Amino acid sequence: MRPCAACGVRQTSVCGAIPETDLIRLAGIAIGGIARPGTLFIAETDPATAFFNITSGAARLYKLLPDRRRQITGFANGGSFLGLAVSDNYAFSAEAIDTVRYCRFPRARLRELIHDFPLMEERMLKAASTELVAVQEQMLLLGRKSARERVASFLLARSGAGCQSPGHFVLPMARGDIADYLGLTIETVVRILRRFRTERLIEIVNTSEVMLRDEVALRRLADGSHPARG
Amino acid sequence: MRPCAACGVRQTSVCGAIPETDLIRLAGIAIGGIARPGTLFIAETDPATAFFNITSGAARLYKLLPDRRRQITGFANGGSFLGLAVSDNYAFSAEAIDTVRYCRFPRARLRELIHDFPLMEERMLKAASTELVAVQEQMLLLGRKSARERVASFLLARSGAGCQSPGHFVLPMARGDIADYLGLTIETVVRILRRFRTERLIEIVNTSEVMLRDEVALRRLADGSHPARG
DNA sequence: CGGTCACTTGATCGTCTTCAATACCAGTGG
DNA sequence: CCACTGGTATTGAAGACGATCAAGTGACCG
Repeated sequence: MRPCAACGVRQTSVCGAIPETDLIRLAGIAIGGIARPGTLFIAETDPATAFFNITSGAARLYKLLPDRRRQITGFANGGSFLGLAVSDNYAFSAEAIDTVRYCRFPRARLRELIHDFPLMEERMLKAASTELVAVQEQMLLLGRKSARERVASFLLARSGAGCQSPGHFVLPMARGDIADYLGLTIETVVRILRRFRTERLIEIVNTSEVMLRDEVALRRLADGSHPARG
Repeated sequence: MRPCAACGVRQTSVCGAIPETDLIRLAGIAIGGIARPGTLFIAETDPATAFFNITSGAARLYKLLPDRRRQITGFANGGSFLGLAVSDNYAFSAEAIDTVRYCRFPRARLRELIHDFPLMEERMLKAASTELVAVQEQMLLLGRKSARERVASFLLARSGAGCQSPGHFVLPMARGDIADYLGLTIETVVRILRRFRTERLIEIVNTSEVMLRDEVALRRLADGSHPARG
């Protein structure tokens, strides 16, 4: 395992609360791990014995119904902090999309660390708040937006981070993931993307690469302030 | 304002982290308030200058789209802690359903208190985690459950707290609130409730009072493990 | 090349929404 | 006591949106 001092996401993650001089303690309880593409590394049914910090890669977080219907509740990437649970088990499953590297912190030992570095709890609370706000926005999307509005919202949200040129970005997740994130079917997602292309709202460079062509129109659509074609 | 020592929800709320001997400090920064039925007491557009603790009554928390479509993200009642935000503004609006009494804590002053009583931050984190888990469950409902499954899930969730006799409880919120919480229309909620009644799954005592008659069947339905009629 | 898997496209179907009345209930004033 | 009124709830009929079902395409890889 690489030492925490060399961790690329330390400053942006909850670990940033630990001063440089105490990184040795952090490293002492962090257990590095790796999950190959498609691999489950948190299972909804597992006892919630640890917290996770993603250091690189992208993961999908989801809940399942008994008949395999799936709702993706979010995507995690470098810097994401996972594992907040309230019962004895995790509330969701996590699967690697590409290769995911993470640090695993046993709950009890992290608790000791939090005790010594209250700043860490502050960061965890901040992370939870951020997540809560994002998830509330997603509830608005799932409960009240049309399919077109959902896809538009998704594209705009994705265009924020990790752009190459402005409005040009990669979707690491498959169509099925997007569908299960937006509460739609694969076919509907595909059809709407194609429609956006013919309407000159976006450019589909290839299956996993998109370029926004009319961000203003997409924004109107995503916010639901579109007159017709809601 | 009544003193914190007499507060009925103190132990169950974040304020429970403050020892009896320091309640005077807590009372010093808490500003009591009251919201009449139907009144807005947190607006999504307002700068997030304070946290709220509901001491009695029930409130709906929601987000709006420009064309007035509404998604209720949750209901708050005695002991609920509100106001976690990440940007300068609140992430949602809050409206009283019946008469709501609350305590308002200016952000800066609460921060001082948290500094002196780290247990308070722990409680806030716990509250945020609980909320996060509930909201993820709701995303599964909104994204992947059928209308029948949604209503069944809602009834079961409501039957947990505040029952008179087992499975017999009051819905303080109107049909429109239920619809906007479940991502459905009023008509659909009404139709499904009536259908549940004719199927002997529930009893509708009156508009706002329900009695579960076949909790097992409802549970099967809510979890999506129903063979037909998903 | 043959196989697999994800993506794409088309045709049909069903669930829930929308639109439109109507019923109900509490509060008000005649 | 009983119209009257505003709001919520309920019920019915028609329609739309997205799902489902079914092929077909393309890329990657053995």
